[in-house]
Parts: sequence; structure tokens; C-alpha cells
Amino acid sequence: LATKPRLQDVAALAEVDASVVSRVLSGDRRLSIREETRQRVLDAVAELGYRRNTAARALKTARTMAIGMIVPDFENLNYARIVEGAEHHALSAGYVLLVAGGSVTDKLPDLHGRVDGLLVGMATSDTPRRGVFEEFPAVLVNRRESWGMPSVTVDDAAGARLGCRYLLDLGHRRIGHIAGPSNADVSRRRHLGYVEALDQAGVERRPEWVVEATFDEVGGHVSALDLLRLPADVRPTAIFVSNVRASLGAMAAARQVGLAIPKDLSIVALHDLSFVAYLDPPLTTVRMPLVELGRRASDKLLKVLAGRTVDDEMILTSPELIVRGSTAPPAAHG
Amino acid sequence: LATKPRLQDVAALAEVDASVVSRVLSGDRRLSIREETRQRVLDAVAELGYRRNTAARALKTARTMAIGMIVPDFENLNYARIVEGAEHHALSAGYVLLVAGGSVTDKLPDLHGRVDGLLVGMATSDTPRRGVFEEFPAVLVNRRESWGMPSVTVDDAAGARLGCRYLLDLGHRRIGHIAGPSNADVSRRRHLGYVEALDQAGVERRPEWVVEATFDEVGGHVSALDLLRLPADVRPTAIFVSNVRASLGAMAAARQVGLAIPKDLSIVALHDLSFVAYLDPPLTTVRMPLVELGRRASDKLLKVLAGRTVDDEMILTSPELIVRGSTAPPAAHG
DNA sequence: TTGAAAGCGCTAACAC
DNA sequence: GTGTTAGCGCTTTCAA
Repeated sequence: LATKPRLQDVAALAEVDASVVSRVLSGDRRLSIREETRQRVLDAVAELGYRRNTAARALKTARTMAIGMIVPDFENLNYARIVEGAEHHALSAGYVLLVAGGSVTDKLPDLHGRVDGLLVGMATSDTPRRGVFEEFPAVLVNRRESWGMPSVTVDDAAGARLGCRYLLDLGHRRIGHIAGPSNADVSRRRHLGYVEALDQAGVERRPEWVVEATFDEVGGHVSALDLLRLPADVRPTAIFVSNVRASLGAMAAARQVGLAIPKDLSIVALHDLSFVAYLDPPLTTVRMPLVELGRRASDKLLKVLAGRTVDDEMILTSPELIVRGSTAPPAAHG
Repeated sequence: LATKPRLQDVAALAEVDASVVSRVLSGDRRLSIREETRQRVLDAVAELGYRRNTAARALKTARTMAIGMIVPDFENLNYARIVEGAEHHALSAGYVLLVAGGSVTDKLPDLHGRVDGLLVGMATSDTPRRGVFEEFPAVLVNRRESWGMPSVTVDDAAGARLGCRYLLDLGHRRIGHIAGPSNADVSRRRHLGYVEALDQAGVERRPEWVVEATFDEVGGHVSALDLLRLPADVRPTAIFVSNVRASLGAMAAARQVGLAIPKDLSIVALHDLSFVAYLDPPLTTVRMPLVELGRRASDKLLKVLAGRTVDDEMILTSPELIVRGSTAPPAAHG
């Protein structure tokens, strides 16, 4: 097979100038081109199987028409849905979404000249390496910080309130909270939702009912033990857990100290993953609008690239309570 | 701040020709450059914070120095480790790894001119859209097909043998297998390992002990029910499950029919994920060398890009049995 | 050991 | 409505 066709080849076949082909391919209908010519060009493109050279275009226009998304941890399933939303939106706007691993704090793969901007998901403990965000237009996803970068977040407080209110409605009056790391703003918002729900219901809060944990099974396990080893008369009858992985640890802790879920202890987790329906017991969760989070983040980044100024945004779509088997009214003697 | 520095600017500052700067930056030590000149150039680069323009380089050299990886499903945690290995290898070879979602069968995001080649992970049921692989040098990851594309796989049969032998060693004589979809070659290899282990031990096999399932919780659940509803005297006392998600379904099925794990039923799953240690009971698994799979796949792709011919490869690193709580000797009456 | 020069393939003024 | 032209920023012969 011959060499890859260039714009020039298409032009020759269609018997027009290369610039005409370029104009046709740009799709800009304001550029006046005779319909017959347009068709001839399109036919030539099809016949040759021509595709524009990305590098040449990028060099000329100084834009790549790609955006990048930094995912610090491919094991975090929540990113799957965020990426889904972002990718879909980017695609429909004519951009391609490229996902790169690696941490923003350290050796981020070099995306210079490969993407026009960055969607930044960060591990909670990260503080970005200086300079990373001066080099790219960027939007922070699911985190809000004062780094002068616009952000998109979901309504964590509403999610937490929803979960806690359900526990209150079930009759629980001693509700614990396994919070995320305190250096993550999502953790603070979830904690706030917990506080609001309990206060609005006029239900007692105690400092020892709130424990901090990493967002993983180990963290949930250790922190839950702290809660469950409290004397029986002050021990929480329900726990609102900051995420699913920590919930797995909490459930293990309950088994370890001989408490049955949901009879002796109810658990609600923030974020929903499909497999939790198959746990024993199936986990009650609050599902957050993560696909939309990705969509909005992509939208915001494209606005930034278009030179528009944008603000921080919180997605108002309501979290959704998914009741499964890990929740029940408190035991009668409670 | 001024405009972005170009090669020309560096050259001017270092008082050399642009071509000299290019040669210095290429890092090719065979190019003889006076050490003093080299240093002057490097200093100028540092002072200006110069970075080569990727698009211009790509246009000139016709290579992007990036490779892409297609991940059909970001929810499949096994890809996390494969990507980890591939990314690390690519980086150390001077390439960047870009991950793209989307299915190979349908509208793959357009990576033309963005990557030099593709690492292809595919959903098991996929048959790639015609043309996808004629357009890119590609390596198939964790799957081997006769599409004229080199592949890298792990030793699924060995993994299955390892898991099944452990069950045999525990004394099980009625061992079932929840196999993956039969259109996936990994499923066939795992099934083969199961067959080999049982045959080598001289243990009976029955057709009804092997059921096919999708690689998810639903599939595992449905198929396990088929197994567990066999009459008690022919019902398997142990099941080797083709993957972790299906195992969750199988565990739910056991609870549903009132069988205790591991007392009445042992379960071993292929592939290991960190959270399974927190299930009830913790799941016994066979851990496969997925990081190395990614590493080798990247290595193979770079060889292809370098014009070398490559073969299909199976990674020989031994799978690793991780014994947890889902396995025990069969009940005495077994 | 260094410099000069010729493009890579495309787009966007500008001219006609 | 279409053609002409001048680069985008870099690498790589080739010549000195």
C-alpha cells in the first residue's frame, strides 16, 4: 500500500486547492463553498481514506483538541463513573479524553503538547507539585481548594444528610460517623452533613462518635473498632461511613466484636458500587451523581479553554438513597 | 510573562545554532558536541524553562512517543494493575501511556496521530471493528486471538491448576467450576487448568459441575445456583470460580440456599483484589502477575514500533495462592 | 564540532 | 468561491 494520503493528495484528486479541502474539512458552514465542490472534496477524502495529520494541525493551530484527566488511583472505582461522564461530554464536543495515571505531586507523565487542559482528580492527601497547574488550564474534580483553580464537586453534605436522616427515621439515636481524612474537603462536607442531620433532628452528638479514617478497608476497620468498643450503653447503633471501602472494614469490625448487621448495628455508606448488593448483608448506600460530575467538569474545562471565566460549581442533582440490607431499626433494648 | 520559548530562543541565548540545541536535547551521545557547548545549551534551557513542542516534533519525526491503552471497562479492577505495569515500563522507555476508554468494537476515540501504537484490552465478548488494528501497531493484552496481532497473556491454566489443587489437597472430591464466557480464550485456559488438575489427581469430573457465567456478580450468582441446587450427594463441595466478581455472586447464592462457607462449600477465585480480605468469609484467591503482564505488553509494543517482529507470549511467573477463609476441608459426611 | 537549509502537513490571512 | 502564500517549531541531512 502506498504512503499515507496528505491534504495535497485529496486536493489533487478533487481538482481544487489544498486550502479548499482544509476549509471543507473544518466543517465551518460560514465559509462559502460551492456545494458541488464540497461534494467533490468529500468524495476524494472518502476514496483516499484520508485523515488529517493531528501533529500538523496541532502545530499550526496550537491546540491538540484533547483534554487529559489525571486519575491518581485506577483502583478507585468512583473514577470509573466520573471518567464515563467526562469522556462522553468531551467526545460530543469534538475533543478526545486521555486518561493518565500518576500522581500530581510527583512525576506526572508529561502531557505537554498532548492535551489542551487537565481534569484533575487527586488523592485526598495530595498537594500538587508547584507548577503543575501553571502549565495547564485545569479543573479540579470532586475537590475544592484555594489553589486558584476552578472546581466541580457533588453535594457531599446533602448525601451525608440523606444517609443520616434515613438512620434517624429508622429510630437510631446514637449514630456514629466514620469520616474521611480531615485534609480532604469532601470529608469535611460529609461530616458537616452528618452534623446538620443530627442537629436538625435534635439528636445528641458526641465527639467520640466521630472517628477519622483513610478511605480504605484498613481505615474503616480500625476506626469502626474504636466506635464499637465503646461501652454498650453509649455505643452507636448505626454508623454513617464516608465511603464503600471503609464500610467493608467496618463490617469486618462488627463481625469481629460479635455485632450483627443490621440487628445490632446499621451501616450506610456514601457512594454506591454495583458489587455491594452482593455483600452479606447487602450494603445500604447513598449514590452520588458522579457521571454528571465528570460531564460538568469537562464542560467547565472546555469553557476555560474557550477563554471564558468560570466559577467553582457544586452539582445540585440529588443524591439517591439505595436501601439494602445493612440497615434496620435499632434493637428494642437500644 | 512572555511567549513560550522556542528552540530558537534557547539557541540565541546559548549563542549556538538551533540545530545544536536540538542535538543536545536529543541526548544522543554519539553526536559529538563540545562539553562546554553542551553545558551552555543546558543552562539556557534551564534559564528559559524551555520544553520542546510536542506537535512540531511529532510532525517532523512522524512519531508521538506516546502509546495508548484501550480499557473497555474502568470498573474492572484487574486493569488497574495492568495499567500500572504498562505505564511504568513505557515511562522508563521515554514514552507516555495514555489510557482511553471506549470499546474497540464501536466508536473508539480517535487516537490517530496521538499515539504510535495501542495496547488493547478488550471486553471478552468483543470482536474488534474491522480496521481498528490495521490503523495501529497493536498488542493484545490478556487475550489471544487469531487476528494477526501479537498478544501477551498470563498462565491462566497454571492459575486454575493451583487453585484446584489446593481444593484437592484439602480433600475435596466434588469440585465445580464457574467458568467465564466461552467466547473468551482466558475462560478456556482456566477451564483447561481445572480439567488438568482434576484428571491428574484422578478425581471424577462431571459435565454438570461446569457452568458458564459472565464475569460479574449476576453471572456468578445464577451459575452458582445451578451448581448448588444439584442433589446433595452430587453437589460440589467446592467451587473454583473464574474471577472475583463472580465469586461474590456465588457466595450470595450459597447463603441463599443455606450453605455455609467454608463449612459446606469452599470457594477459590482467580485474580486477587485487596478488598476480598474483608469479605465474610475472606476469599481465598489465586493472584496472577498482572503488573508484569502490563510491563511485558508495553515492552512488546515498543519492540513492534522499533520494527522488530514479535511472537505471542505467555508470562511464566507463577500465580500465587492466597489462602483466606473461604476454603476448608469438606464436611465429614462429604 | 558546528551551521545552513529544507521541509514535515496543515491552516489562515490575504489576494483574486 | 477559490487559489496563493507564509509559516507553526522542530529535526536532519549536508556542507563547512
